[in-house]
Order: sequence, then C-alpha cells, then structure tokens
Amino acid sequence: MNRNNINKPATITDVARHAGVSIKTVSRVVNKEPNVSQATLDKVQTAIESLNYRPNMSARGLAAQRSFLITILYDTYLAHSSYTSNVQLGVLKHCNQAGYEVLIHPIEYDKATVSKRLEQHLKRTRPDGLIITPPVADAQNVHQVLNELGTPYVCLSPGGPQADNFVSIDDEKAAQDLCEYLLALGHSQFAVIVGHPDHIAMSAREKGIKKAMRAAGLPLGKHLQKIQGKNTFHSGVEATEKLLTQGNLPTAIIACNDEMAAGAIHVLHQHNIDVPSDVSVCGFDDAPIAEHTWPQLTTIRQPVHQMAFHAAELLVEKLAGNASPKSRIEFSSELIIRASSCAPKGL
Amino acid sequence: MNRNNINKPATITDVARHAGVSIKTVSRVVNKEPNVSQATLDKVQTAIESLNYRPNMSARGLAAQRSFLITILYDTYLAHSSYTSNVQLGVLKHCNQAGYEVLIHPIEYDKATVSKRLEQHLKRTRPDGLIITPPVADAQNVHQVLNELGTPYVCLSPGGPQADNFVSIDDEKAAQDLCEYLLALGHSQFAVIVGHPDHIAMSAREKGIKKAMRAAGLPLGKHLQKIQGKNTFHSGVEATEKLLTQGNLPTAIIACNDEMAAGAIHVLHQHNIDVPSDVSVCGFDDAPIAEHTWPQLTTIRQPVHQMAFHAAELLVEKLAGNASPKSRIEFSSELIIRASSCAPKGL
DNA sequence: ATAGGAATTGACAACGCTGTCAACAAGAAA
DNA sequence: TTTCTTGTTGACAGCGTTGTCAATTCCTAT
Repeated sequence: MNRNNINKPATITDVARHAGVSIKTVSRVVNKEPNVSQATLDKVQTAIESLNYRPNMSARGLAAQRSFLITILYDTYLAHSSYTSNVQLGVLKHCNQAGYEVLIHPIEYDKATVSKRLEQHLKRTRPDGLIITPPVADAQNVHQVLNELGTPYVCLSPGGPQADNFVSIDDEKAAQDLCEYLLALGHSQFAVIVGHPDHIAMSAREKGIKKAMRAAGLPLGKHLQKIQGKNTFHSGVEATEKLLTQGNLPTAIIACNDEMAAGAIHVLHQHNIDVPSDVSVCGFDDAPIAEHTWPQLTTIRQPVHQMAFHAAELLVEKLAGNASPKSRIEFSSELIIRASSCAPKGL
Repeated sequence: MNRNNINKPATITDVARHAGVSIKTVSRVVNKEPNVSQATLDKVQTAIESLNYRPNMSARGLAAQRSFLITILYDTYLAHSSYTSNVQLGVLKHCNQAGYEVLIHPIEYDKATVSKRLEQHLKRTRPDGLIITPPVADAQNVHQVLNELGTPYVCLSPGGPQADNFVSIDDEKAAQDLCEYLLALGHSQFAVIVGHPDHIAMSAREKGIKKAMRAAGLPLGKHLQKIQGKNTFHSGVEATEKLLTQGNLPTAIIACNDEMAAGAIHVLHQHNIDVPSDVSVCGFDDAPIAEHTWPQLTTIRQPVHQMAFHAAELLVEKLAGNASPKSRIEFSSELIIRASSCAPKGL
C-alpha cells in the first residue's frame, strides 16, 4: 500500500509546537473547553489556521470513546422516496454544522430480523447516535436493542402514546382535516388506500379519516372502502385496480401518501375516469410527485426537512449531555388544495 | 456525560485471552492475513463468535491510518433525484460487504468554490476514498484537489477523453440511438431540452442527437431547436413553455433526462397538446418518473444501480492496492419504448 | 541426523488524541 | 502579609488497534 500522500496533515503536536503550548491546551481549544486564557486561545487559533490543522477523527474517537458519526437508519424499500432524501438533507444540515458526519444505513425491514441487523451495525460502527424513520422506528424490538446498548437516538414518527424522542406531525389530526375538507365539499362515499401496516403514522391517518366520518354521522360500513397499499406508486396502482373491480366507485379516494395517490390517478386515467370530476383523489406528504401528476394533487404538507433538522438537533443535544426538556415534538401540517379534488358530481 | 452503556463491547484483548493467543494473532484473523494455522484460526474465530467481538473502527483507523469510510459526493441540488438514491444503494451494497461505511456529503455545486468545500471535507473526515457524481465529478478543480491530497476516487460520469477511473454509459451513442429511433418513425422537426451545462454526460447526449440528425441529412439550423434546462422537472416546465412561445412546435421533444421530459409532458397537457399524437416526448435515464407520467415515457435506461456498485468495487480494489486493469468502464444502455412516442401526424 | 528456509507466533512501540491529576499563577479574603 | 480559592497549564497514561521485527516451530532437502 503506497501512500502517495505528499503533504501529511498536521497533527496536534505540530500545532502545539508551533504555538508554544502543550498539546493538551490545543486540545482544549479544539474542543472549546473553558478555562483557556484569551492570549493562549489566540496563539493556538493562529497556529491552527496557519497549519490548516484538522483533528484526526479516529484518534479523537479512540481517546474520547465516541465516533462523531450519526447514522440515518431507514428501510431499504423506501430508499428512493423523496421522504428519505429530505430526511437526509435535514439531518446533514444540522449534523455537519455540529461537527458530526452522517452515515446512511438502509436495512431491509422485516419485523423479525430488523433488530439483529441493527445490532450488527451498532457493534461494528458504533455511531454516537441515530436518526430513525418508519417503519424501522415503529418496531418495538428496535427500541429494545438501542436501549440495551445505550445508544441515543431520535425517531421521525408519531410513535406510541408514551413514546419519547419522537418528532412528527399529528397525523391523525391532519387526516381528519383532509377528510373534513372533502366532507364539506359534499363527498360521502370514500375509499382509503392505507399504507404499510407497521407504520404508525399510516394507521394514525386512517384513524383520522374514520374519526372525521363518524363525526359527520356517516356509518363506516357503507361509506368507506379500505384497501391495503404498501406506500409505493405501484401499490397505489394495484389498490386502485382492486377498487375498480369491486365495482362500487367512491366519489373520493384518499391515499395515505402521495405516491399511492399518484398510482390511483394513473389507473383512473387509464380507465377514462376523470379526476376530479368523476372521482376526487387526495394524497399525503406533499412529495414532489404531488406536483407532477395531472391534475396536481390535493394533499397534506408535512415539513419533513425541518422535522429531520430538528430531530438531529435534539439528538446532538442529547449527545452533549443536555437532556432536552421536550422529548416529543409535533410540527404542524398544512392542507394543500390543488386540482385533484372538487365537489362530487350532481351537487 | 454519563455512559449508561452497561455491557461494554469486547476488545481484541478479550478475544486474545479467550482464545489463548496474542492480540496480534487475533488481528491477523480479523484482517484475513495469511500465515495463520488452521487450528489457531478456528480457535480465534470461535472466541470472536462467542464474545460477539467487533473491531473498533476508531482504533483500527488510528493504527492503520485509514478510516474505513467512503464518501459519496454529489450536488445538493440533485439530492432528491432517483439517480442519487440509486447511486447510494449501489455503493452501499458493495461497500458494506467490503467492510466500509458510507458517508453522504452533498455540496452546493459551484464551479468556483466546489474544490474548497471538498478540501474541507477531506481534511476533516479523511475518508479512504470517494464516489463522485456529476456535476461535481466533471469539475476540473475537484480532480486537482483529490490528486494533491492523494485520495483515491471513482467518478460516475463519462469524463473527458483521457479521463481515468470513470464509470458510465456511452451517452453520446445512447442519444444517437434514441434520435435514430425517432427519425425512423418519420420525425424531422426536433427540440432538445439540454441539461446542466457543466454535466459532461448532458453535452454528450446533445452531441449524439446532433450526430444522428446530421447522419440523416437534416440541417440542424432548421430542424433542431435547443432549449436550456437544469435537469429538474421545473426546468423542463420552463423550457417547454419557452418552446411554446417560440411558436415553432416540433414533432418530437427530446429531454436530456426524464424529470425534464415529465415537465414537458405536463406543460403540453396544460396546453391541450396531445402526447404523442401531436408531439412525441422522450426522456433519458428511465427514472421512476418515466413510468409515472401519462403517457409513460419512452426513454433510455441507464443501469445506475449497477454502475454505482461497480464504481464502489473499483474503488475498494484501488484501496486494497490492486491497481485494476481497466480504469474506465462503459455499461450498455437500452432504449425503452413506451407510450410517449409515435410516428408524427400525417404519416 | 542437520542445516536452511518457510511458516507461524508474539512483544512492543507507535497511531493522535482526551481524561486525570497535579502544579502553578493570579486574585480574593483574611 | 498570609491563606484560600479559582483559573490556567502541562505531564502522562491510556484508548484498541496495526506494523515491525525478532523468536520460535515446523518442514524439506541434504
């Protein structure tokens, strides 16, 4: 192995010599520890500048028992979603400014094995903390492993009722809002394409819809068809095809995310069913695809980027030892009305 | 800072004691070094298993002067593209099995400052190698920095004529194929929505189209309108609107990627121009969006996932010191004919 | 048997940093 | 002034690995 690296990077020793202080003092400056006189601080900082010194992460990690690494853990299956890339960007934004590097670690989600895979990653890589998205975030055994190993983490999910360190929107309320909007337009025959069953947020959305319908006095049995989806465009296609074969076309379809809603529009288009005049279609998330469909999707906007940023912020605070006062945070969502919804025919 | 980590992970010393050998021998086993007897190897492996030992990356990194980290470097602007997520998955697939962790590092691409940002990352994080995508991969100064610091890397881009360590398809040839297909259908009035100008692959695609047209004896001045895009859906929308105001509607629009093609279809739809009977629209890449548009896009399929996997493979070999024989590899692409293209009207 | 060489193993010193603790300096209180 | 307190600094011992090199064992060919 030939290191053709000509200009070896400066070490802390070089800086110390250059500034005429001990390496420990340089270390203090680098780590922003208190009790360094202004004069020394200036000297050291000048030396750091002029040598263009950057601490060696491995050495730092070894000595301080930490890795300066934060892992984003998510389901391989969702790797292509705009949700995931938004999470990545939000987390990166905070982590990089806080001095952490970001590792991505998609795992093939499977209720039974997910915790084993996670444990392997933790033992091997030892990140200082993790940001976890659904459905991984919603698996009980994942939390067990994390707690046993004492690794801090924050989840992007509504979590259960007593869940801690979760960042989310109020999915139930948002879905309720969306459904109420459709009810106000005069809709009464609904179909809902629900998402991944292990995804707590997805169930919450379903609950919200039901709640709104019950509040409007509509018996669910007669007014709501439920079809299982898997969060993807393709599953939205399948679900809608199934719906069409059932023969009982609703006036409004609510898909629990935008990909599935786009799939629904696609199928309706194929069958010459007009959106929205024959059927209104609504999605959830305000992903880019919501603006790419024809007509554009009415949906719920979820500030994923901000939520991810905030989750990272929370995690970094935790790592610094500052137990944050609020450990469960809800962002607010917004109903975005576009062209895929209108009052039902004959009203 | 309280470490609530109860069961401290086993160290190499624990394994050595448990197996009754020296730590150096354990190290040999872990690193698959030669010259370890079968008996010792078994003993050590048993000990590793039973203690569930995983080497400490920081310590390994410090001692061996490497970080076991590979960075994927890309343009922030493209962070949401399916291209990027495909690259991530492809790279991860190989890296994880080769014992590397994958860091993501989007940088805001800007010709002038990109090399400074890169240098910062390299000094701070010291990844063992990088995988770089366009347009970052196509910036001259990026290569300079990398070579000065002696950090190995592989680019996913056709690169220049004498470029080394590049993995790509033959973009020019692929575009030529696509254009020839349209020519064979009878088209002669074209518009091309070109992509990011710093993107070598994009220019190659433009070249391929021109080449095919010239070969067909069509003077470019009269038969080809060129509009600038920026690789995004939105830029495809803008470009197409501009095209429409120019008043001279072609019979076929070729966008240099699928996002822009989807934008074009969107605008044509708004203007009640039928695709494909009024205008054929073709894209490039076979991104998921190509199947989500209505009608679905005729496009060129590029095996991004495989290319990324291969790029990672190449990089890892380089890191292992095996200078690979082929340092520039071309994958083959495929013309995917879908519903967005047909013979022009009146033929 | 016996020298010569190869295969196998271990002792020990890095690697670049942080934590601990002790030493010292500078004020503050007496 | 003396003593105590607080603030500032540095010496030194790790942190858990790998690289070097020497020691030992095991063959193979005389």
